[in-house]
Amino acid sequence: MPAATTSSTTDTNNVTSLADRRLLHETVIDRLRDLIVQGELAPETKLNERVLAEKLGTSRTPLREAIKFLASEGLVELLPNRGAVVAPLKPEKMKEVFVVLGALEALAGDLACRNATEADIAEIRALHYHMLAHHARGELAQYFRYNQQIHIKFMECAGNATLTQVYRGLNAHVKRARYMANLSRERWDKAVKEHEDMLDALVKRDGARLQTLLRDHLANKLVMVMEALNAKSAEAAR
Amino acid sequence: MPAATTSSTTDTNNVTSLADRRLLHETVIDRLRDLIVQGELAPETKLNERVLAEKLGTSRTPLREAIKFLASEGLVELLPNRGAVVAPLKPEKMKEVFVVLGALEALAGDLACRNATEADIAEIRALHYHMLAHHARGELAQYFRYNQQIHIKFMECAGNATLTQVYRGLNAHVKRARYMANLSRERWDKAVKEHEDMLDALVKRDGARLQTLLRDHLANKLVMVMEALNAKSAEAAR
DNA sequence: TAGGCTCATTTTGCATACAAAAAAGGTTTG
DNA sequence: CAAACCTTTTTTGTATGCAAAATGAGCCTA
Repeated sequence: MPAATTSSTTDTNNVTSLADRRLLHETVIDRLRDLIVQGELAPETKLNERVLAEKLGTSRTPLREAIKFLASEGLVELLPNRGAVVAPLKPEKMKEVFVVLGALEALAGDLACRNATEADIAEIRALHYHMLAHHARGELAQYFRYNQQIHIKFMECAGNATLTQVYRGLNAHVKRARYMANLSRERWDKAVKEHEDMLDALVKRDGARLQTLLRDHLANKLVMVMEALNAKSAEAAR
Repeated sequence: MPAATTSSTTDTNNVTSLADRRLLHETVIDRLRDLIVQGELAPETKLNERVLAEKLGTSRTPLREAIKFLASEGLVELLPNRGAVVAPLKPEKMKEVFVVLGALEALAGDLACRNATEADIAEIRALHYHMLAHHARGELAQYFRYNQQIHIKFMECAGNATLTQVYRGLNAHVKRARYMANLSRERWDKAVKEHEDMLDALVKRDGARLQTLLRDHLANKLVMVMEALNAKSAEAAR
């Protein structure tokens, strides 16, 4: 029996293909979020509905729904009668986000030390070694990927889905900045060392120490991000 | 010159009137959120687009955009090809939210002790006395109103707009539950006493004590909400 | 009578149409 | 030459149209 593909236009950029049960506007949300987080749509870029809809292979209706969704996440800003722009990436905002993330990660670390199963810890350890491997090879993008996964896994170990959701939302803002970061080898090594310590604290179920480590780790990350932002704005001023 | 009202249908429930520069879908977002938070649209109610659009005096398009926005806030859930429902109000979810709120309020309390101006504190004191007045008269709704304002003001004193925004989002969930609460006089008196202590700690800029007080206050609030939820589910099971 | 089938109705999801607002461009005037 | 005005074009905001999916009502069958 041949695969009965749902009838659909065969546009170049069409998103739907093979038995795709997802809804178009949900796909658009994810694609648009990626475009923003990965910096393909730079901060303060105006979102032209006609152009974007075409680019994403849909009509304006699902696109507008996606824009509203992302506006609630704070990744885009709505300008009445003037559409929407990619949310600006201001140093001030970034500081705010890091303060909140600090509280959330500290909470997660504490909960994770109590709730993580041995299997959870084994999984984090595995991710950790993947990360080390990519660090050793100097593969920044891959490194970030596993780094992210470790932080998310920490969150999940806390066993609080609401916490994870809020974390993800705020973290999207940070990720945007990170894509510009030019991590120095020195900072990078330090970050890896911090991860070693964090894993150790989790293994020993030392919630208090883990909280401290997470706060320091975040503080260092903030410095990194601020440097990247400053470099970027200096570049823009040239 | 007579007020040149923008031409518009004169439906019964029409939202726009006199020089209203707000956009329809933004109005719809706020109205729909109120309906959900105040329980007029009960948890797990199916959102029929045609009916709701009519009720709000608009077409389905802005309504759908509003639904997507509120979905991101977590107040409604999207069911692919089956529309949307008001998010269920599960005790488990409520516990999660309170844990996160605890971390956020503690953070805010700490920051507020450092950053609040004397004018801020005066304003909180004023709100506090309003609250006391309504407590004395047994006016629950009004009491809640000022209670809310005090908590929001605390947040604002922390001087972190991102923190305030996240707080508001999570707090919306709690508010939903609170509208069912049947506060006993005993608990109510206790809550007021806690507020007295919180104000005192803020005046003395005792961040550590304020954090503890806020955590306890929230813990008590959680008990209240859980009782309300249990009472409601017991009622539903009858 | 319970279970399942078919067909009609409703509802959702997406595309398009249209009106109002904003932006762009050109012309005039100081 | 710049600023103010008017016109044209573009873009947004909302309503409506239409197809596909889901729902529900009969009807049949075991």
